[in-house]
Amino acid sequence: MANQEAAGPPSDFIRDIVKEDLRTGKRGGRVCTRFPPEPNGYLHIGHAKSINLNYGIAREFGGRFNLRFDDTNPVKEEQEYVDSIIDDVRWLGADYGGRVLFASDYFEQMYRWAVELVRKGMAYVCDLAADEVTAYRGTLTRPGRDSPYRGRPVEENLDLLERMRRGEFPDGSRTLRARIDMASPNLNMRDPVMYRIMHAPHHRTGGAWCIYPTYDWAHGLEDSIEGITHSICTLEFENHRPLYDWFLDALGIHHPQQIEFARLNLMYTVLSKRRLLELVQEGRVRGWDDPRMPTVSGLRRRGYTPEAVREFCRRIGVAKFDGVVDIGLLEHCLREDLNRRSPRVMGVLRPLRVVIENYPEGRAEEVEAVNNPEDPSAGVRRVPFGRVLYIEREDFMEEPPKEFFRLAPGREVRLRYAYFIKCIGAVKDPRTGEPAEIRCTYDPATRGGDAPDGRKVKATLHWVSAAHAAAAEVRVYDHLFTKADPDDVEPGQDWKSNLNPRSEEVLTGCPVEPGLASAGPGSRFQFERLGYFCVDNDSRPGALVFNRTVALKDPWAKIQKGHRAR
RNA sequence: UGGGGAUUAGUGUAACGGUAGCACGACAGACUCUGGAUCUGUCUGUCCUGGUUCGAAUCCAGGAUCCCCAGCCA
Repeated sequence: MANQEAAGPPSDFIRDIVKEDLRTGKRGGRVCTRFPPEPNGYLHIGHAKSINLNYGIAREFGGRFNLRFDDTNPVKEEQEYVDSIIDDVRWLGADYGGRVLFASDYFEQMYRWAVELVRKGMAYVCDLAADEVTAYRGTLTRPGRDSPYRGRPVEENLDLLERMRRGEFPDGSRTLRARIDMASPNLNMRDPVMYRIMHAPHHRTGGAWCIYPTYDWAHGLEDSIEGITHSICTLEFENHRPLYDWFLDALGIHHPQQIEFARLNLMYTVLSKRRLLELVQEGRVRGWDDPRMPTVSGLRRRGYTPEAVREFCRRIGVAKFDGVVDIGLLEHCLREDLNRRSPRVMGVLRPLRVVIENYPEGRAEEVEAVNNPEDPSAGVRRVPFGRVLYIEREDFMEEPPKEFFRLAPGREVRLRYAYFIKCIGAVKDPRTGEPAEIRCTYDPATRGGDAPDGRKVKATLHWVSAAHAAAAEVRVYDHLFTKADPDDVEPGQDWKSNLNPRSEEVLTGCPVEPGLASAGPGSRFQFERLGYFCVDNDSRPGALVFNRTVALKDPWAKIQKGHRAR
């Protein structure tokens, strides 16, 4: 079976490059990668792909992996995000050697290099306002024009840059720009801004700076300082690579190789920090860690395991094709992992009362249940049984179609680990006409779940003894969006119109077996025949709350869907 | 109408001039005290048109489609 050990080391075009570099000694035989998040939001599963790639490469080739915050824009960044990102990286299992690095720690060095470029005539202070810079830049099809300040003498540039740093000028009044080529077909090369004036406190450097480096200027320097060998980023930075190279070459410092790969896209959700922030800010979800969110913290709260996420990242591979991964693959990896590790229990989401008429009033007993059929070492437990039980509402049908082989009038089924019961009648709710209670008889000879006479039943139902049940709130989740592509909208609508109004359904008073009463937040279970559930952070003793992590595969649901389609 | 990238089953990803494979999925069956799991089988593919070659997903030419770029965001 495809487990991580047997699968062998992953292979992709980036690892091919690394292998080749190692073979030729191109980068000194070293491998050093990094994950460089900006602390302006929570990590999502797309970041998990990047972390796995970067950390995986470092680990496989005996290299080093850095966690570095790209904190060059103080107005968007917060300590809360730094903390959450560290938690998430750790949870994902990426070993960053305990070094948490920050671009802001390199600000002084970056400034010295900027002065060096000015001295070389490769950068200048420009007094153009933001909109003027835009106008001078030209368009995709027309070249730009040189800034009137482009020819400023070196001494004047040096003086102005120094004064920019000292805080003599207001926000936006000047920038430091690289002198490259205003006619370049690559807009990034048209004298890009290196420093902008922002009188804003930084979450780490406080008020020490009022000029901050832009991404293009800073990123390669950060990589260079850390001795990164392979600077792996997403496709949208492909156009920036010439600039990345230009700065490093201009300075003549260690020059990592930038390699771009396709970011992850997933069906039925959005993976953009901007959009996720919007959902959080507008209260569309319970927060960044809402179990419906594709954030790492959301997945964690939902009950995902880091192993499942890692296996998913391994299976989707790494390439340059900008595609969309079927969320079913993520769910498959989840089930695969949860199946082998989750203890089984019984819980009923939508209870239907069952009275066993020939079971002695007031009697109670315990039946023995297997904790995990996939793992004999998990042992067994005892589950209380009684005269009055709850079964799942959908496990009974008054007039069943042929394919339905659960409980129905006159039909016999097995209660898991307990007895065969036969339905002898249903009491209807006079108001709704729906069955309110089922009357059954049981066969005492079938205790444990097998009939001595060898007769078979077609179904086994889960159940909970009414007298012993603990009550729980259960939150059942569905995809965040109703469409695989949330951007597939009617004219005039936006992606949020595809938000799934039923992405969360809260069920209360769900009977679960009593052993669950003491389960703490984060513990995971399989509710037999239903799915995998975990105890939510909101759970309290006496007020249990479960999240449905993912449902079990459900052929019956598929059959029903087929019926409805017809 | 500039530049940069991409295109292999429904989805993702291999094949590096030599039998188009894997995974998810779908479908069918076996098994089953979870309609779960497990097992077996089946299904669908090289963007198009030419060319080179004994042989092309792979090399060449032309075309199509999609993505990215005009932040003092990253």
